[in-house]
Amino acid sequence: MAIKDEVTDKYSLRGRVYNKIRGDILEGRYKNNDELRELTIGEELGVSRTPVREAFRQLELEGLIRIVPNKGAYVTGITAKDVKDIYMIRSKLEGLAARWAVAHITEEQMSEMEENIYLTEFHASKGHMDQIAILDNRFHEILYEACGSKLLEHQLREYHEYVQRVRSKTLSENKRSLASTGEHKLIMEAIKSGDENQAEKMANKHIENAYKNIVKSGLEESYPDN
Amino acid sequence: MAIKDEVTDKYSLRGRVYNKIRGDILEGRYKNNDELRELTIGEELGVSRTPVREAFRQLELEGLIRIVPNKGAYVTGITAKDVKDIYMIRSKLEGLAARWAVAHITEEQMSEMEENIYLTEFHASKGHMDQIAILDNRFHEILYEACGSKLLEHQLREYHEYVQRVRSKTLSENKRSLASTGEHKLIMEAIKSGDENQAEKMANKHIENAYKNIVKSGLEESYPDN
DNA sequence: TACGGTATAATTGTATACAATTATGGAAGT
DNA sequence: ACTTCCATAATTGTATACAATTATACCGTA
Repeated sequence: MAIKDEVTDKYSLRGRVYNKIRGDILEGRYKNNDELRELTIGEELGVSRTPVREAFRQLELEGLIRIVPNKGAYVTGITAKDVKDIYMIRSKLEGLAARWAVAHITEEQMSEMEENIYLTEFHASKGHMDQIAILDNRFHEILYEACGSKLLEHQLREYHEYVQRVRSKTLSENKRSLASTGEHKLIMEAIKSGDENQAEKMANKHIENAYKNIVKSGLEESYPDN
Repeated sequence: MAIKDEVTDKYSLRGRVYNKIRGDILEGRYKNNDELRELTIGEELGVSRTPVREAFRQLELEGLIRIVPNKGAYVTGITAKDVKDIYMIRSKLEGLAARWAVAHITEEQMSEMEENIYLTEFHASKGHMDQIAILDNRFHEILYEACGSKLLEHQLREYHEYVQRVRSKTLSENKRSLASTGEHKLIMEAIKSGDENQAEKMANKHIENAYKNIVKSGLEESYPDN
């Protein structure tokens, strides 16, 4: 099973509604327990209730909203506790991905991973923080693609998206971004040298460190809700 | 975020459609790439296309079907490779759950876990295989509930359901069910004694062993597809 | 026969209509 | 003022209608 490869066709009305609301929730533009009315959302986006309802059902399954039968849809959002849990889970799963990548990574993926790190070091020396953020995301994407499991790939991508907001904030701090690149390099080298145990361990630590840094720089600020 | 606590209200038409199709896929009553037509499914269940479409969208997000825009919905199902990936992932995540349970398990949950094991041993001595299967499922449920993370709880439950079909088959073999109960006991004792590292390790091993047993008893038979 | 093309049918995508449920507000009674 | 009740409005649940896209089948032509 794949667990949605490409979530949703972006060009259908439902796809647009889904992506819009999802983005609004993940970026924190809704508050927790905000009520979403089908007609209101539909009018805002210029569509009828039908595609809105379908988008709601998907968001419900994903856990981003809660639908109470015959009453309404309420934003669930992501709490500080959720972020913590996600990082702990990601630590384990990115470890698995790194381990599996040793056997499954292609030459092109390996090359892109190396290139990614050299490019990051270059932009770091120039202080291009926005480029660094893009490359950091891409590093993890490559790892997910290289692990050889559509299932794990999807799961990691989903978690990665869920904590995007807090990541983009802390990555913009120069100190952490340097350390992060160094950790990426260790993961890359372990994969390249074929050391599965080392690859897994380095990936575990990388995510743990990322979370420690988030806590240090004030998680509650980004996720003030319960 | 919770990622759907109770998936779907069972009493709405959409909920019934969703559960029906999901069950049919997980139990293997559809073949891979079977096409699902909205009108046909609707007629079979006596409902219109609307609730069927909403159910389809959820199943798509879950990855159990694939929707090609303007063409149709096709069953994705679960392959032998998926089962393998799920078990490796579950090994890590049940480990986390066991670790977290040490700090979060309530007295009632701890009691039920102990009782679960004694009951299982009793039924094992009597050869009540169906009771053992129920208790085995329940043991994992208790663990998920005790871990203190709705997010992890949901994720593990989902994976658990996805491999239900192959589990129910191998658990009915007396040999494995005995070993399985022994492993449950080790997990329970580690949690009770407050040893997080041991709890995690025993849970890791338990799932790994379960998978080894599945392979031994012929996984391909249950999942003959690609 | 084999190949295109076009009309027709079948299917999905979206909007609207109607039904059922829940929320709201105001009048009557205390 | 406070509560209870009921009528009305608002909202969700489902069915149907219409639009757009895709599949099918039949025909003519080489």
